[in-house]
Amino acid sequence: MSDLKISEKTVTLVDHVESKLFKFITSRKLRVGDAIPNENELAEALGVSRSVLREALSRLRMLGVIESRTRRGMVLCEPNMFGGFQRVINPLILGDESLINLLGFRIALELGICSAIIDNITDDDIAELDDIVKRGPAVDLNFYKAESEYEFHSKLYEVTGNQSIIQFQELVYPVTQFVHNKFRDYFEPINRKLIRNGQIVTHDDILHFIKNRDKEGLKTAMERHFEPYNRFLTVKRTVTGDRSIAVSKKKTKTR
Amino acid sequence: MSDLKISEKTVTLVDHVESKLFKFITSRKLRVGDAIPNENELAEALGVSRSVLREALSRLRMLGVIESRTRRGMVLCEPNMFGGFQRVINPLILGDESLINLLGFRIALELGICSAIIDNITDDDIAELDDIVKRGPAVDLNFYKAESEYEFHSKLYEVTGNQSIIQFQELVYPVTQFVHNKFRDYFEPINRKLIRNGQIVTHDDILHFIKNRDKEGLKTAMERHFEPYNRFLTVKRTVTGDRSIAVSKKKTKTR
DNA sequence: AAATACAAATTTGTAATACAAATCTGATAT
DNA sequence: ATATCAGATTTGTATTACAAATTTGTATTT
Repeated sequence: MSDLKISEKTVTLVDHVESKLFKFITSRKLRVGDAIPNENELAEALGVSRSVLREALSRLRMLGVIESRTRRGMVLCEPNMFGGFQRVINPLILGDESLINLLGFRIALELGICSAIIDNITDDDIAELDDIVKRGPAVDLNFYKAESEYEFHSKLYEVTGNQSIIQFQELVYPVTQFVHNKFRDYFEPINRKLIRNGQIVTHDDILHFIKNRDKEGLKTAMERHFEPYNRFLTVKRTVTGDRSIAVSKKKTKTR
Repeated sequence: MSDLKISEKTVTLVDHVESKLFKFITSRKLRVGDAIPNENELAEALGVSRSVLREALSRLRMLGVIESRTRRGMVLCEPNMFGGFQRVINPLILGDESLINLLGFRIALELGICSAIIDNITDDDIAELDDIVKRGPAVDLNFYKAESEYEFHSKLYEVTGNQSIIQFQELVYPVTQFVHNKFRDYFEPINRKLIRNGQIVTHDDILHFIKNRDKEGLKTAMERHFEPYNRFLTVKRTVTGDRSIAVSKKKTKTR
């Protein structure tokens, strides 16, 4: 026998039942609104007690896959795809590494919507952005007032018209603020340096390119706007020597 | 009284307890590995039966927020942020609108990592990409063999070194394939037209820009590579007239 | 015959009890 | 001091019971 006994993750009956319920739903091609057999039937069919079945059902209910009303029984629903995500995106639950990855995720996503922004934006949208920029000028070192910062970026996401992107941004945005505050000491010198060199790109600059419908300009401006974060991410990687990065860095980076 | 009685979503005790458990964890600033009071204590403290408590705990267990081993009790864990997401990202569970939004999400993300790819890519990575491209040439109409297609894009994500991005891609990728198959009738004419006009951008083209470390070139190439999908997304929006889009289109789009 | 009122049955939500399995603790014996 | 064994603790599972809500069916009345 092995002498290591790490993380004896016992797979419980509830885990199995949960999985079987998902299979039940998908294999029968049930559609939203379809009824699901009542608890006693299900428990009997799966050969488990009602307690175990209900623990599994409770999970599906949390995800929004099913809903139940007394007497009417249970029905299949279309879940919000970020329902579970929402519950764990919390700096007090996630570790620093995950949070930093999320920050990188958000930045990539925001760079990626630049093109769609130019394609979709209306004059009304631009007027709104103008308003937001005027109401919340840069306070210090590329740090905007929190509300203005949020409004500006949120508005950009809104312009894509993609509900999944919008919702994701809403959930992840607070993480940006958290990382910013927690690692303030990293950001400040980076920002000072960028300011000295006149390399800071403000919301005003970004808006300028949007007004001109200048796709390439917007992409570049956005990338520069996130420069402090990117530098931070690079610093963090080399400093903490985190494993996931180390793996991909193992390979020779020449040239 | 109102005559509509839509979706009388009853908030159950389990819902409350779930929420209280999250609050318990965050308010006490518990860290990964910290013990959690045993079930009887918790049930008593929250004033509910052990059954209700366990239904709530079952949800946290599913998300990976807690783990429990017999006798040792329960401990706090760092959840995989996409644990819940993973369970519902399934074309048989999600509706078409959500799937199409997800496709748009993935494309935006992939456009957004272009810059990071050039910054991080090593010669070894390029050799691997070269291999993938050689092994799986375009079969027909910009449709690669499924495995090659997956390998190529996966490799690009891998280069970012961002675990959250990598995992997200792995979960969402199948959706691309699904949408592609389901709406094949939309894609084919679009592809034919692009091919006629010589506007198709292949993996080979993309790799070319990567080899030259040409950031701007890569971005443009990638955008063109996704052109069929973008046209599809535009068509879908105007055809289905989906509400979420309609809202953002309500505003006058002049110029 | 129709409409109203009332009773019964069904289904989920909650509680309580019981016991098995696993494993940590401590005591006892050598 | 070490080894062994019994007991206690904690989660996993099953069972029973009942409350609440709502649909369905029945009966009564006009």
